[in-house]
Amino acid sequence: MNEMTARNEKRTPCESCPLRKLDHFRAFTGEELAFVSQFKTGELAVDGGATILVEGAHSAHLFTVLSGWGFRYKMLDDGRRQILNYVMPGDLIGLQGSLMGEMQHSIEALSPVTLCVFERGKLNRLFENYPELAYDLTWIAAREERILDENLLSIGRRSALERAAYLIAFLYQRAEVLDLFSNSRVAIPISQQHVADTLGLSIVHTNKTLKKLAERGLIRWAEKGCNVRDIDGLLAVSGWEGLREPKRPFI
Amino acid sequence: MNEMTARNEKRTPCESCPLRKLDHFRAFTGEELAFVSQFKTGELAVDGGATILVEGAHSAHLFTVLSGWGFRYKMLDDGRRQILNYVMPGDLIGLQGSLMGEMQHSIEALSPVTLCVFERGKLNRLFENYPELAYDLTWIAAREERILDENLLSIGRRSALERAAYLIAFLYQRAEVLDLFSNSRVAIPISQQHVADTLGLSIVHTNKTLKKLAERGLIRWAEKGCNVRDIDGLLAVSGWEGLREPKRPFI
DNA sequence: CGGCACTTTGACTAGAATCAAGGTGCGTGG
DNA sequence: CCACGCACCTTGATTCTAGTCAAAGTGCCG
Repeated sequence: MNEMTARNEKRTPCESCPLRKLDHFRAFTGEELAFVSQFKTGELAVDGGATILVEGAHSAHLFTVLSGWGFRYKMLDDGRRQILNYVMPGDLIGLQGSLMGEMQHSIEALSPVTLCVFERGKLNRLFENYPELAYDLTWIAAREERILDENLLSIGRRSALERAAYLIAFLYQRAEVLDLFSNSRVAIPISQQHVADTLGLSIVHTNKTLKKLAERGLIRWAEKGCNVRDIDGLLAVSGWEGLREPKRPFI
Repeated sequence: MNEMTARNEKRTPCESCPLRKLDHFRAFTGEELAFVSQFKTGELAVDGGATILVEGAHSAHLFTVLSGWGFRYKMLDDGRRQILNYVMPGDLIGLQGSLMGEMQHSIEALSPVTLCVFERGKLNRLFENYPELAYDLTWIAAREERILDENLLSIGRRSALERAAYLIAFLYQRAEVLDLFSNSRVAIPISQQHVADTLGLSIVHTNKTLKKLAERGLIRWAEKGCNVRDIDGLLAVSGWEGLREPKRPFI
């Protein structure tokens, strides 16, 4: 578990943020953009495998993922790990910690990740002067809640096969709307251990379950990652209706 | 599943809200109180077993629980049900639906419940004019997220016995700070079916698991509910450190 | 070439689901 | 007042899903 690497000062100006171009995200007014731009205090680049935020810490920062994949997790004392959700470009991380003091989960990078850094202390100003952004923040928290609801349903009530299909379909659809698969066929950068720790299964059983999905031609496990061959098939197996997300805000 | 009962017009004025007296909640300024008071458009009383909000609905309302217990859940097409969280006095419900349109979970009353009714349309005014309350709303959403994180950890990684102990300790502690057990020894008003649907277990296995907790003298199942005999014992079995919540806001 | 991280497979075990009954307490209507 | 239905809890037997153990295969890097 390597540490964060250098703070990268050649920052991407918010005005030309590549994420803003995706029509998956809601547009900002000029004023809001100006605020966000000065709310952002820097950029951070971390390696794959690095810990971005750690349980128990009182971080002075709040981040938005600019590029790369990561995951949020909690651990029990004896080492059992539960992955709670994944983070992708446009996702805000550390809000829980910023509002309530202590982080109660950790976040780790799955691939090299670039983060926009925000000062927690400036959050008040956001609430005071930018009601639209405050609304967005609440919206973002409610979205996370929704995702967790669905995950809970999945782990609590779906069978191993359904769960696995759900997870992969979920990750695929989230990445899809971010255009993460457009240039070159990119795989979902997770190991079977990650899948196991997300689904609440052992790694052996996870392997056998994924094999079934592969045999049905729905996925292919290759070069340390998962390729989706048939998203509709995955959705059918999982019994999930898919992500139905409107344009969303991001900070 | 009976429907909502009459709208009760003899409303509890926010100024003399009994919940506000609990020192578990953060105090309001007079101005905030005045806003909340006019944000509240009525009161609603529902019977135990009634559905308060239903998945798929576009509710024009937002509620705060004034008294009683309920739970949030999702169902799969074939009837499998997962309980996501419980609601108790002071909890805000329907925020997800208010912000994002459609409800993606249902809420059902466990006991007779009284609700303060708020108009979703007035939410904008809250964000525009009461940054402190907007902050509180985000805080509340982040709190729910935390609870879901812990639940996910529990269902994904804890054993049946640990899970059951965790759930009961969790409900007990939440109710405790609300003074719900002060007068007369009140039980947690859930059936074993609810426990099963929360833990992701079958009802038979849940019964056997709860029996073990009872044999150890940690709980007693009686008159359609659960009595906690030894909260520290439950916490020890679950491996959970307990609720560590600062004073929280409520709307 | 050896080590390491990750995947794969088979054999065995354990934990949880399912099946099947029966028990308890309560409210309702004959 | 009793009988019946109903909702909920309890228990034992059986089945099956998922966990554990053990070992070996693959690809990559130093």
